[in-house]
Amino acid sequence: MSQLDEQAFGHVARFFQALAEPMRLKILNGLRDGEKNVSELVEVSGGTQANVSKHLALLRDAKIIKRESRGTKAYYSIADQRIYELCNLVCGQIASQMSLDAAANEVFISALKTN
Amino acid sequence: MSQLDEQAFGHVARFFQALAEPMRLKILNGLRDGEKNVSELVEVSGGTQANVSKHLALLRDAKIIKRESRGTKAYYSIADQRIYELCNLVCGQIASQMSLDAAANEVFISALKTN
DNA sequence: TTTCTATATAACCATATACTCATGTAATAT
DNA sequence: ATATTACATGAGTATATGGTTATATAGAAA
Repeated sequence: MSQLDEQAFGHVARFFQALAEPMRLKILNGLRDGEKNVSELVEVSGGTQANVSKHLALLRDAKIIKRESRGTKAYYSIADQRIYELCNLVCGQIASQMSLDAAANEVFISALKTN
Repeated sequence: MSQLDEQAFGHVARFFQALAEPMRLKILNGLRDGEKNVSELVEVSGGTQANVSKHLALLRDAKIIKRESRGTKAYYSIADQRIYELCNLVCGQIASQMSLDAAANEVFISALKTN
C-alpha cells in the first residue's frame, strides 16, 4: 500500500472522527438552517460554553465549519454541505437497522430530517 | 431536543466512529472487491492478526460487515454498500481540501478510487 | 479606564481506544 | 488422540478524547 494511501486513510479517518460525537452532531444539526453564534449553539446543544467552544474548534480544524467574528460574537456556519448528505446516508442506514415497526420508524426518520 | 433525537445522534456517532480509524478503512478497502478471510485481510492491511480480528469484530458490531464461517476460515464482506458512497463523498472532500496541484490531486483521487 | 459580555483556552481528570503479547477455541489433518 | 491451522479474545499498557472548572482575551459600553 503506497505512502499516499496511508496518508489518505489517515485523512479520511480524521474526517469521520470529527463526526463521531453526539454533541458535535447536535451542533452541526443546529447549523442546518444557517449560521449561529456560540451562545445560540450552547442553547440548542444543551452543552456548556467551554465544551461547545472546544467542539467548534475541532470541527473548524476539520474544515467542516467556518467561523466569522462580528463584534464580540463568533458566528459559525457549515463550510461543506456534503456533511448533510453524509448524515442522511447514515441516518437512512441506522433507521433501517433499528428494529422498529413501520410507524415508529417513520417518526424516527422524520425526526432526523426535519431538524 | 427529544429523547429520540438524543438516541439518534448517539447511533449516528457510533456509526461514524467505526469509520474513524485508518486500519479499519484499510480493511474495508480490502473488501471492495468482495469477501476475504482474516488471513487475507491481515496481508492487505499490514496489521497483526489479533488487531485485525478486533477491528473486524468492531465493524461487525456496527453492522458494516458480515461474517461467514466456512471450514476453519472466516470470510468477511461488506454488509452495506453505502459505506463506499460515504467514503467517496469524504474522499472528494478531502482531496479538494488538500493543497495539491492539479496533477498530484489526480493521482490522489485515483489512488483512492482504484483500490 | 473600568466593566460587561462573548468566546477561547489551559489544567486537570476519567474514560475510551488501539495496540501488543499471550492464550483460548474450533475445525481439519495426520 | 495429537497436531496444525485459522481465528478470537483476555490482560495489560500507552495515548487519545471528552468533559469540567477556572482563567485569559477581545470587543463594546459606561
